[in-house]
Amino acid sequence: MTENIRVRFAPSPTGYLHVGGARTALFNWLYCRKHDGKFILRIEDTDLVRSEERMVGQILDSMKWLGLDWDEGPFYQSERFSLYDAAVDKLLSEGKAYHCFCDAEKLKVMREEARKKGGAFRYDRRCLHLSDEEKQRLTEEGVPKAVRFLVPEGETAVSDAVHGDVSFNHKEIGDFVIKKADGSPTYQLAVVVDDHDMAITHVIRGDDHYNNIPKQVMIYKALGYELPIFAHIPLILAPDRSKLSKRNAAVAVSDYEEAGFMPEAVRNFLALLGWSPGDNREIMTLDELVEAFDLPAINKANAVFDVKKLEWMNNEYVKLLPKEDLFARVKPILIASGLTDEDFVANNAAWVEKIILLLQERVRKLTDYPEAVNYFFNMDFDYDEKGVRKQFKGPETAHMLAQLVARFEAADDFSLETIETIIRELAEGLDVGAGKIIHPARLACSGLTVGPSLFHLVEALGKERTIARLKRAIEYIKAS
RNA sequence: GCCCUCAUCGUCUAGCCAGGUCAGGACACUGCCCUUUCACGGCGGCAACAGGGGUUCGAAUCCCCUUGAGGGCACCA
Repeated sequence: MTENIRVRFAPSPTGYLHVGGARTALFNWLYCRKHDGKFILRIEDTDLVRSEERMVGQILDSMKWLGLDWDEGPFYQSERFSLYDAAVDKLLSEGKAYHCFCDAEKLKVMREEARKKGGAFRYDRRCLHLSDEEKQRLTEEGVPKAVRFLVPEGETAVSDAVHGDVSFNHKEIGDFVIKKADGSPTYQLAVVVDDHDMAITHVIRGDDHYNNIPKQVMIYKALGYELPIFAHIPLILAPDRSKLSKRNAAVAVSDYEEAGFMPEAVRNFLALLGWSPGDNREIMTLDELVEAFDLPAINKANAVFDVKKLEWMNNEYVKLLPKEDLFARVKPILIASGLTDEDFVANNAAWVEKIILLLQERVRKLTDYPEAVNYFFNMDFDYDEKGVRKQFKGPETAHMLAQLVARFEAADDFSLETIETIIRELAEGLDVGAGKIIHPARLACSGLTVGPSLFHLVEALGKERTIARLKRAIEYIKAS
């Protein structure tokens, strides 16, 4: 029943892919996949000055990281100028657009005056009324000329998939530039020409484009194009409800990648920003997201980006990760941190994996690993200060740890069961709770007061290392 | 300044379109339980319909105003 749905994501290569753009891309992608449509990627680089080629690669990498694949493109607007020129010429010849010789300086003055009078700037059409001789003269003098769209009277009314019926009075809109004096098209023109040329059926984009609806619809109509369905999605805000910017948060998708978040989690989190499946589901697979996604269900209000919730969600995904997957993702992180190296990991895979598994439930992000497992690889760690005060009290602790060392040394094997038995028996012999031994021992073995079960920790550490650490702690206590 | 949009717990949201439920869930915070600690998990708690007018037997839901927040007003996209 669905016609051929075609959507597009059209980033401008003036920066990294930020979370807002990523969410727009995600919504487009979800809608497209749900309806078996095509997802087109278009690079809007008509601004020759601000666009940077290297940003394209960055944006594409972030999209791939999030698993947002596209069916066509990337197309570059900078390579399609002839198309825009043709459209502009058509509008010009039909009297729907006109040349404007006003320079930036003159326009700036006009804008300031409009502001002072307390209104919005609207071009006064002085160039529309230029006589033919005047135009001839200016052109011969080589005065640069832009092309403005002649905004007709009336109003533009369309139905937005998330906002419902919306209308705009043309009185508020001044004749806007569609072709700059340097010959490049403006966004307003290029976006319409391309969306039509690429047969885009649904334009899903941020609310910051809401006020562009009338301008673009006017161009669609002037060019005789069929209108797409518009869907303007709410913006993502910083915790203080201001615009999300580098100043108040990490905004680039790559920031989150570097911070150790999993793409599945970021994607799931982003999907729930401004949209909800309607039931109480939160952790959803890609297939479930595609299945449940729908344009009318999109919320109209802006959403605040809450990193805390992202972290929780990331932990949910870490816990869901199959062992092999977890190992494959964490090993490179451990190596990159300098804790260990490739050879060691290759030669001691089972041990490294055991340690990774020990911490799986406890890390929020995969990059929390190096710090969380540091003591397995290094012995020269410092002891947690609070822990020292609480657990390393006096010679009796040293004595107790010494007894533990003796029992460990005498142990025939170092299995989980043996370790637990030894510790519990020692506690019984000393007539104290097991905790009295466990806590100082944990601090001695890891330097920390938190972590996995001590029995598991000791088992993973092995006899040698455990005893060396206990002895180190005994010396430390005696010296203090 | 002018125009537009939006408005449910601190945050993300369900409920709104087709008025009638103790306004539901999640994060965060927090109490208890589990446990050698932390985390995980389980069971609880705190916490919202921005304010004011209407319409109606009845309003979070419909209408208006105010307030607040966001967006736009470029030869940026």
